[in-house]
Amino acid sequence: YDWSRELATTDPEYFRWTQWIFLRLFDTWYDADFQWTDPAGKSHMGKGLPIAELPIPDPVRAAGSEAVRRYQDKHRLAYQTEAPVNWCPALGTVLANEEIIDGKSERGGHPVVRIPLRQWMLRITAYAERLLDDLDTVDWPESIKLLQRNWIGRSEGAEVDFFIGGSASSAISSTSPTPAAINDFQNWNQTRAKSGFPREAGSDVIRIYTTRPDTLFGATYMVLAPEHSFVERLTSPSQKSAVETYCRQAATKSDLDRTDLAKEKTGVFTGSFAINPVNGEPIPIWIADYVLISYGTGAIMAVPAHDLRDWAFAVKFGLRVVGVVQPPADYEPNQEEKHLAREVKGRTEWPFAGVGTSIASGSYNGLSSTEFKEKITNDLASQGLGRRAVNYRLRDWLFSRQHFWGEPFPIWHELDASGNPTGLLRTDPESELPVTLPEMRHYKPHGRPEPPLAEAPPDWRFRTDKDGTRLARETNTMPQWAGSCWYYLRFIDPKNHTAFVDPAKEKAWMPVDLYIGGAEHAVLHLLYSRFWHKVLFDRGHVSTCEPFRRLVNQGMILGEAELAGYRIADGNEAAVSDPQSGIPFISARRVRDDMDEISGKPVVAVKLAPEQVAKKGNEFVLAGNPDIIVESRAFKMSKSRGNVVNPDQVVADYGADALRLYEMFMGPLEATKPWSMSGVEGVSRFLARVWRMISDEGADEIRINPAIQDAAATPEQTRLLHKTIQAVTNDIESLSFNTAISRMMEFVNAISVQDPRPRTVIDPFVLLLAPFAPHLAEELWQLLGHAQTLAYEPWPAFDAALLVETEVEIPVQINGKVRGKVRIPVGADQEAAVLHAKSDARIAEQLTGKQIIKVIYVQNRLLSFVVK
RNA sequence: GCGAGAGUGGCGGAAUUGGCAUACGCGCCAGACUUAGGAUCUGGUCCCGAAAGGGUUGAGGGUUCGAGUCCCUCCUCUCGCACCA
Repeated sequence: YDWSRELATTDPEYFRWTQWIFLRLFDTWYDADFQWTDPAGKSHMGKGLPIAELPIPDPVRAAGSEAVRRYQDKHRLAYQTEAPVNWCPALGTVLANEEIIDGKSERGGHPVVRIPLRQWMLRITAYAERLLDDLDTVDWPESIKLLQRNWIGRSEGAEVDFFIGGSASSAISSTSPTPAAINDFQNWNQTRAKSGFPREAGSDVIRIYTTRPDTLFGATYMVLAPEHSFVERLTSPSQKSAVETYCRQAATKSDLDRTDLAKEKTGVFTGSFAINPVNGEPIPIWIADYVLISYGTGAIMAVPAHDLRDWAFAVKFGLRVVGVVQPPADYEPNQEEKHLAREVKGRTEWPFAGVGTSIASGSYNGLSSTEFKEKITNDLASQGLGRRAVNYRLRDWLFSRQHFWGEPFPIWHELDASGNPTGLLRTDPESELPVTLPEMRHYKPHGRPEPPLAEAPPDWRFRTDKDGTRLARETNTMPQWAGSCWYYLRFIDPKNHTAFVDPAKEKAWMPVDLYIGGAEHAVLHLLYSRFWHKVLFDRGHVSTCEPFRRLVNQGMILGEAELAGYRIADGNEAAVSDPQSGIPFISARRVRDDMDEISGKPVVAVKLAPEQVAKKGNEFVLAGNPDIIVESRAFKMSKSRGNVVNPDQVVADYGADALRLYEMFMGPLEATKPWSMSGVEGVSRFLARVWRMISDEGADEIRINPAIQDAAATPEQTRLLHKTIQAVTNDIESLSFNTAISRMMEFVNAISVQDPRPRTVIDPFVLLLAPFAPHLAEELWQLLGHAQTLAYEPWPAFDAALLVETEVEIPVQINGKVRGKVRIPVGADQEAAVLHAKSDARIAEQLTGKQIIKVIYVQNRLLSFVVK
């Protein structure tokens, strides 16, 4: 469903305010802790200072206004990045940035502007910590919170610098460093001890991130991601061609290939060495694509003895393994560790990734891993070699799309005299929003990497500002997330032309009390809207820190359950023919895991009729041949499977109330459930029964059933009504709509056969039905003679006093088995209950000649005898 | 591999949270009203058994007077993540 298209064509105001919010992101500085005050007056440490208040360091200020603007650009929440590679969805290929520039030819006679295809990013990582912490404050399913926590992926560890020498020429390039190199290292060490750990890693070190600083003594080599900026510098002449080949291969592999080949590690040696800061040992620097440029610093220290990936790599390339953590005495290697085991000199060795006691770690020997971590992190910090660090798996959010349908960015690129972009940006004044889409004949994706808007009419694309600067309009558009990120706010005040939402209305309605949505949005939509909401909150535009107080995931509706047998397309290899159909079926057992061929021959699913299938044990089999197992299950609705149910058709055939009621009746809200057309018929029959209960079916015109009378309700009717009100009320509260409906069915089954049917019982029932079948309920309400809509009627209340019964039937157990039931007065004590039970002939018989050892009595529930 | 959730009749599913397993609906069987029914109504429908009775919540074990529910082991399915240092 193309949400953006809908908005673009129906509500330009929505574009306007989405762009307005984008400008709030654009003007927000992200990068420093500062104190801020929430609307409630509470003070927090946080991020998100307006760009105008960004303190500019003196050297930057001295360099002039352009430098200040660049500095500000660098610290915005929304920024443009010149990604080294871009993935072009239309081409399905990876393109180097320069190719994209070249690909932008003089098409269509428009002026050629050499703007590289740059992508907009939103710095959601700046909010990682708050997005994580505030999960504790919302009432969401634990599973969704967990998904978000894993997605954000916070880990604690340390950053450590490994010395590589001050310049390319002095890089340490052998296992036994020259005296000059040793001297360099010692000087560096002393300088660091004085200067401390620098904020930015210099060119004389490789900075790594680790969660296990306690294994530093076991670091026997380092690995850089192929994209790491030091790769070229660190490559020795003899390794040059090998490294270049490897990096080119890594670059052309898509993410998918890289993870698909997960099992076998690949890599190449640079020819250079770094120095392990804790023991001064030179260790080789390798390049491997199992290290990702996007996580941490894009470089690792490898500890093969205590990291499974490093182990696999070291074993393959014959690198040194040094164990520095002693596992607990009773430790048994887990599956994966065992799987990686190898034989060394007749002994079996395996990696150990757990925590234990440190060995071979100098003065740290004997410490537990936890103590060690704490101590060495402090020690490294005091020596200026490392610092405590927190890392997130969450990455910045790629916020631009090369589609036509989407909100244009309210951004202009400044051009220099020859029409090239200077890299500086200008925003549209708020008063000139919205930036709308231009009229274009060809707006569909065209297979080239640049966005369709690159070929927009020149009057849309270009402009000369008042100060004479030539400007080119940004041609990317925003993704569909942009609108979905804040629609709940617009719903509060959809016609507002002066603000994205009226603050008073926002305060009155927010946060969203209950958000029902699919689990497929667990990490993307729900994280993105929380992020936007927090930015708006920090800027004082909304009053709550979190948008959705309570979240419930409704389950997916699958297609109608199907019975399917499988056959091999050509021939009947290993197949047993079904005597009924003559089809050479094979057992469904052999077709697991979406397998689509067996021994090179395609497998075809054959739909079966119910009478062709029989049940055998836990399995379904062919009626004609019980050896052939067939499948009985429901699948996701999909066009290709042809099992899509069109709700419009259901509404046309059974009505909107029946569709709605069936969806609520099929099962628990959160469960995945198969659709069933006969189930729709079932609830449709129920609605028809309700209609007949109240209307007079025999009459020609629609009129009230003569059984509906002003008579007084019997005590049974009253009790049933109040029990139903109670049950339905509670079930709605707990979102158990399926049981609420079954209670109403029971009510109708009982009342619809009675005559008279008192109005005092029927009226409240119609009100109970209203949320489930609003159209029918409204009709019935009118039929019952009410002039006003039922929408303003209060919800029926139940009277607890009326629910009390005088007698209750309880089961009587003897040695845990139900042997009979007795009716006793409500609230009877144990003595009375036992007396009642013993007067029951059947129970008395069971008890004769037995000795009662123990009596368990739960009031109004159960009586249980233990006898010998 | 890691993480989360779920296994109850022919099917979708109930079960006041440890107290009568299978409510309600579908399907099926029988009957009634009908020229007819894919309309409506009535009755039946977990399994074995003629009955009395016995058995049954994926499999096995445990706790308990009592387990669908709690604990342990295993099996199956669904969803999510997947070289995150």
